[in-house]
Amino acid sequence: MPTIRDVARLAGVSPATASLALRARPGVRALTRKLVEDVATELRYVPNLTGRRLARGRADALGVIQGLNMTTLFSDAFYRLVLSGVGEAVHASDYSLVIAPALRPGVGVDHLMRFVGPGTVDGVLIVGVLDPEWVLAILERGLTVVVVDNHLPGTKVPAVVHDYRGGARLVTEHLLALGHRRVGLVGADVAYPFGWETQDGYRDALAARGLDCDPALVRLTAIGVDAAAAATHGLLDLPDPPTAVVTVTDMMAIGALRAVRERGLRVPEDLAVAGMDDVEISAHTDPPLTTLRVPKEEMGRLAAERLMALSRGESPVPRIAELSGTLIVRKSCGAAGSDPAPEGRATSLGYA
Amino acid sequence: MPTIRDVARLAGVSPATASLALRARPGVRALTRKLVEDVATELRYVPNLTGRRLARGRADALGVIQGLNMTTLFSDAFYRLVLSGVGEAVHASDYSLVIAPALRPGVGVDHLMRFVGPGTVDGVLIVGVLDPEWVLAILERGLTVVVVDNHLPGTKVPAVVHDYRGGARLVTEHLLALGHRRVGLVGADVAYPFGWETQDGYRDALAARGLDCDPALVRLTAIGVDAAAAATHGLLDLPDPPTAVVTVTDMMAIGALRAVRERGLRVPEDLAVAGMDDVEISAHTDPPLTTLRVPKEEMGRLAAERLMALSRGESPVPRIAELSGTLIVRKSCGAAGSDPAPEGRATSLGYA
DNA sequence: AGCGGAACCTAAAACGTTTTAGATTCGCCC
DNA sequence: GGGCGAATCTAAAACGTTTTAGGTTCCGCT
Repeated sequence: MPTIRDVARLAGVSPATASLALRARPGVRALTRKLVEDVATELRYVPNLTGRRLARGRADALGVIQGLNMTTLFSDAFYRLVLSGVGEAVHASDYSLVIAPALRPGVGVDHLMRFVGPGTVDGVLIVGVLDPEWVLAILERGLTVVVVDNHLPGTKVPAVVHDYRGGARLVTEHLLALGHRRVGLVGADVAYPFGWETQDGYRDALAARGLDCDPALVRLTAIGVDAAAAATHGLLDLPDPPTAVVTVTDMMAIGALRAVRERGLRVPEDLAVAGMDDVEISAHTDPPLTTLRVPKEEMGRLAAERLMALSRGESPVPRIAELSGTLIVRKSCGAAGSDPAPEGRATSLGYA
Repeated sequence: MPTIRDVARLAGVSPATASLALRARPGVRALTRKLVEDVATELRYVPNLTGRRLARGRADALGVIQGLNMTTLFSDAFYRLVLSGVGEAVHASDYSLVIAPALRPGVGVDHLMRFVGPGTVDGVLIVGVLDPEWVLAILERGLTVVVVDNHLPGTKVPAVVHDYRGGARLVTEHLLALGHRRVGLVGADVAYPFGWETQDGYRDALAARGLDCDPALVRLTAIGVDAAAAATHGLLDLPDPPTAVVTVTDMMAIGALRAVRERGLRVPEDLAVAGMDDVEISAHTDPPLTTLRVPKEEMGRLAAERLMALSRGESPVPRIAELSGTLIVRKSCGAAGSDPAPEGRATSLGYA
């Protein structure tokens, strides 16, 4: 591999000049720069990022650590869209993106640091839920941290979160506005903010209408298709079953859809189903899901931008950025619902 | 940040010894090693990967370049599972994983090299379809390359591919074995191997039964839910419509499902639908999809392992590794079909 | 006591870049 | 032609690590 010294030698200048020239920095004559550039392309010179990082004392790279509340960052329908936003923002700023290993029993913070330690990376994005102790340990290793889709109350760790409470309220209100009076909740039985915020939002909506919350109508369950299907069956087994159900995840809504189907009932006639997230498949279920569109890519983008700013010494305010979702009305609740535009722009490119 | 010199100084040894000790290399007394280790943990020393990379002349890192036949690596239902396998293999070998920017009009090979150039990365994995010229240009920059889910005929570029021809044949044969005689194909209208291999497999199956291939029954279309739905409608509009259809992607099968629904018909009674890929959602459609399980994670894993081997100077044979999928029988073709085990192992971890 | 060799340790160079401080050249004006 | 300042260039140090070649210490043996 040619180095900058090779380029410099062939161009008849010093490495310092070559460096300046190739980065179009002032202080080098246009003629010289052209010369250096020509030699560089001739040699197919590619600057060695590692050398540059060492010299500059910064990596211009961000690490991503995946939380515990997902199977794998790549296989999670929700988080991969967050990651997509991260990638966009990171690359737009000419930063690199490095992915830390998936968390598993046996990997500790020090193991993580072998991949995304200081020097390798200017900071890390923690996507989803991570044990607060771990986050502290990461901070202690001298890394800048931003957390996405979770936050650590009582700490100063910057975060980008979604307003799940307001979102759940919005969805529930939609159902109430449609005339439903017995609305069930298939919630998440997890010990982090998402779990209780969605419940609170659901209750907020009921309270705003002066309705009591029937405890029999709220089922907390594991996040997953099967668990949600079971919970929905439970709801439908009730002597006085709900006419609508809010599910805190679209994959869980798919479970609810299945449960209704298994009983030979119909959505939305017999049970209206609303989800949250708006993942790709949500537009293609039968019937298409009415749901809350959580700005997943936007969250990732914002988090990455904040982390990069932080690593440059700026301090974005507020410390916690909260985004809100929008209601997407499709068919699963019976409301009219024109077909909403799909999320994001498709980047379709031809081949050859 | 403490450096190895700090550790060495406090431990009263030279940096060289500290380096040896921390990596548990021979030539240092157990007592000394313990001492150095203690100082290191005391100082929360984390070795600087950048320094190490420069010194060793290798990055112990792999880059991933995403092909043109996907919106974004992260948002593609199929490829993100490939990526998952890549991550697993890479991290199991203590390599780092860096993701190159998504391809868009305007980014060239040189732009890519700013993120995954030689020195930053020991090699790159090209996931999916990339213009052969680009691959050549990457090779010219001195990078080791392995291609996954595509291959470059006429070149020496190592690849890991799936036997789409055999897979399509398997699926079609399943339908034929079920007694269907008019089987349609909703194929991919793309100019890379996947497109024609699936068609060939479909024809192979027909030919093996001595059946003619009715050209009216094969529809080549864009890869996507809507296009597939339209193609299915086209098939059903035929005076002599098929009783079964093979769709070369599960997302396309979902489009077919929708088309059938839109006509008030039923799957599988009025039209049997079979897909290919087996992505997460395929088990949760109505009815659940009979499909070909392409070993996506395995492909990623294998490709990563080959790339790492290559970067260490080994040359795995054969140059092109071909994996085969397995038929997953669910309900969408009417066959009995016990519920097959889900793919992969769930890595469920508690919180705090 | 002297020798040989193993075991342990270290100095210094090397990796490829950027940056800093200083040197040289050039053009211009008096 | 001399002097000045700006423009252009360069030498050398620095970043944090590993490796190589060599140095020292220590032990056991004769």
